Amino acid sequence: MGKLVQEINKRLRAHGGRMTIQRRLILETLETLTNHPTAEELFALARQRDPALNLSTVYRTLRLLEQEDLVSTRIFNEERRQERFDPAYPSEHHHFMCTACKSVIEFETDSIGQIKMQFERRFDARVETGSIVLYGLCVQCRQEGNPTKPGTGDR
Amino acid sequence: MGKLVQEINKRLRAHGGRMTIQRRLILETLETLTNHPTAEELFALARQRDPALNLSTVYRTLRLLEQEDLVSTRIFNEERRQERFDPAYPSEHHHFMCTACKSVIEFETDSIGQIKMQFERRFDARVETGSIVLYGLCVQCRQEGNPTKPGTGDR
DNA sequence: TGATTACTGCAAATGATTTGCAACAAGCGA
DNA sequence: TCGCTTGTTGCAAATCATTTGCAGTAATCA
Repeated sequence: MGKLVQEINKRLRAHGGRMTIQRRLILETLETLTNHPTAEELFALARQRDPALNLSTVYRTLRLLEQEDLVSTRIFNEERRQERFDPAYPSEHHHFMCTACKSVIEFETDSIGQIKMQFERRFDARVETGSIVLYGLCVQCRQEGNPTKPGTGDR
Repeated sequence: MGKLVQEINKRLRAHGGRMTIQRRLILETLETLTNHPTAEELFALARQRDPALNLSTVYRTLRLLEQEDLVSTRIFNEERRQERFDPAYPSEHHHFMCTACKSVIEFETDSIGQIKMQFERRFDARVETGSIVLYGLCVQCRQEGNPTKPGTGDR
């Protein structure tokens, strides 16, 4: 049994919640993904194992995970207004999105700490969190000669 | 006459476009704002000068500006799925959003260059653009004793 | 001063996500 | 193991930001 399932099970128990077949399926599917799926993508995959599964249930489960701080959500500038769900939370990491294939790569850096401090000093503000998003072409798409679409990056 | 109006006028001319009363009003209103307004916010302000103005027209004008690379759009994690329009483009800058009052502060840093290069080397990718977003409390909200809402930052 | 056609306002459409509700089914206690 | 309670699901309809089709309006050019 995966970590997510275990963790959610524990938390559900604490509040009188229930571990349903659908929830287990969605969590297990999510755990197989290293990418940052959209709700639709996750739904499509999970549905292969249970064709009766409903998109609402996927959203409800993702929101539950979000509440429990087990995933985070993010809208990349590359995409319209669609959320992507990040199961790697809460490890601090940043993102790169390929503007051609929309794949997401996570990376770490400690530069952000300094940037935060600089900002706090300069604006007398309190910075809680911060994230970096890079846009460009991943190895594969670069090799396939995908042009860098002008005007599509994070501007 | 503001810079935006002038610039758009020039580009319209080149494609047989027209400078209308509505466009001028929207551009002039946008120029008075240092903040990153939503379409609704800009609409509300512009409407004070022309109550017949329509929200569609605001959107269409903003998209025109976007196409012409005179504003950029961004969805902050703090907000649902609502775009904010950034007239400071194309100067390279980054953002801080106050989680309490939703105000946006722009700032510059050169750290991003190194981060891009590090990433390119490590993943053999091509990075075109990159942006940093910080979340926290601005001076005012911090002084008013606003608690840092847990679970609302950019996670 | 027209004539041409880009632009506007309106209402309806779109797309992602949310929600109300009746039927269903976990998980508890007997 | 069997009910019961009530949390959860599937469905359809609602919501919210944004977009689009269309008929009427108005910039701009000759």
